[in-house]
Amino acid sequence: MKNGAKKVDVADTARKRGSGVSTVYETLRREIIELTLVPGSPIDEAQLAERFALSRTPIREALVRLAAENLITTLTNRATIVSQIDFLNLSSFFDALTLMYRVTTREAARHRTEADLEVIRTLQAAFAQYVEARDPLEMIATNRDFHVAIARAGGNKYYIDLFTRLLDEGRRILRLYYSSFNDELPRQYVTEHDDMIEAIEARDVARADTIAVAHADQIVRQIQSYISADRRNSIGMTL
Amino acid sequence: MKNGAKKVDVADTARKRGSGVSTVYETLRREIIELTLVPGSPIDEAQLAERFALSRTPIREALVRLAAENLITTLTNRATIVSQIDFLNLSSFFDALTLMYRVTTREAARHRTEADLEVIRTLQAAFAQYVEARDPLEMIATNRDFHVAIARAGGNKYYIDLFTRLLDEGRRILRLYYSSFNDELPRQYVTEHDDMIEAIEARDVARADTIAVAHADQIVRQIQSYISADRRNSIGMTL
DNA sequence: GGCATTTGTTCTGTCGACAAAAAAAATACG
DNA sequence: CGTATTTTTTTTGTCGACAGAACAAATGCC
Repeated sequence: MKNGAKKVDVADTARKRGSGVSTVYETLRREIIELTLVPGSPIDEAQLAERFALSRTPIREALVRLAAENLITTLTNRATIVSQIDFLNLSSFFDALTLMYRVTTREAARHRTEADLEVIRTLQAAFAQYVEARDPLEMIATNRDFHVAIARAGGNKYYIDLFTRLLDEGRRILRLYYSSFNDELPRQYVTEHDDMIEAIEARDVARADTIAVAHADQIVRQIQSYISADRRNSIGMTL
Repeated sequence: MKNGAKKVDVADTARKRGSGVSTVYETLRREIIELTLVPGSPIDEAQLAERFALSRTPIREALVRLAAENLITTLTNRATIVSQIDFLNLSSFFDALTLMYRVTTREAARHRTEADLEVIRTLQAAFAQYVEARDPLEMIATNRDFHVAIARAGGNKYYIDLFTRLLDEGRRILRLYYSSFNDELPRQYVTEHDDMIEAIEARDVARADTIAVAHADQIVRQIQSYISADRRNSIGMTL
């Protein structure tokens, strides 16, 4: 039993019929995004079946769903592993992320209701709080929720879907470097978020767009600086 | 046996282990997109199992995949049906489609190789041929392949993925009206495609963008005119 | 000792069967 | 006759088991 504690999640809790797959799906999804499950680590169906006190069939359905989202990779007739973070094609990721920041913020400025603003403000408050508390993990998670809420206010399901995926993929990347967060940069994010809310409230599409671009650039640059710093370290070891 | 012929697809053809789900997935996917399976029609697992000479388990996995793509809708513990075409939120669809037309054409103008151009030109030739032959079904399919090829030349997997979905959803909508195609409009598409290829070849991003916008507008307007014409008819019956 | 072949183990893909749930049909009641 | 309730049938979600594939180990050969 090398893979840590034999924790049983919701074992004897008599689950309702059909809730099994969703539970497994959501649990694994969270664990993958939060890097509890490390990229590249193998996924053992039998082990999961035991952990969730289910047969392999519902486990398998959950895995198929995760594979459709590209969170896991299944080598046919071979192992299935947690998908690697694709550092080689990061520029595609940054391009798409920036584009989605822009269009969702713009659409939100167009279509936001008072109820939307309420939700967005609440999440921004939570975000500011986690920044203040120096809790990078919760900060990253809430930042994601904040932008998803903006996308929801825009009301375009295609954007919501793609943006959610991109932000979750971003969470995986940021988790790798969460310890690197210093105190100043997150504060800047808080102010940028405030500006963003202001523009959305004022229905100022052009300004919303400008802020979104700046915000995206900021984040992209930060991730890139983390990565290059990281690379420097690993190269240093071979000398 | 009300549901037509009891056709067995690849019955006794001894399939390789693991190819079953893909076969079912791809077959159903095509049938949904080409409206062989009408939106709203129920999907019977047992019937599919018989048709593909498989057990229900692999059928089920294929259905989960289709559900992840939003091609079918599964009411838990109840029937699963072919997803309805969402006519209420068409503007979201048009927005996203237009945006993807633009960014994929732009990216293609930036990153295209000679090999990419080769593929694109071949598909455009096929498209022109089907237009000439007045074959609207093949025309719609090839038009989709043409734009996917452009997206591939751009090389951004997020755009490729979203755009492919949008184009396939568009195919479902266009199929509803394929009989309405008159002779002139498709020819215009051919010329617009030619212009698009020219801009991509010349790496002229700005021009590629302009053409993409025009092309998208053209298509959106055509679909809208089909729909409003259709609506007029149905309203007319109640008088 | 190194490499190819065979054997054994583990894990994936598929199967048939069963139980819970819902839908449909049949019955009872007003 | 129409509506409410019970019974039957159909269908879905889950299970345990088995067979084929890939991987690992062991053996044989040079």
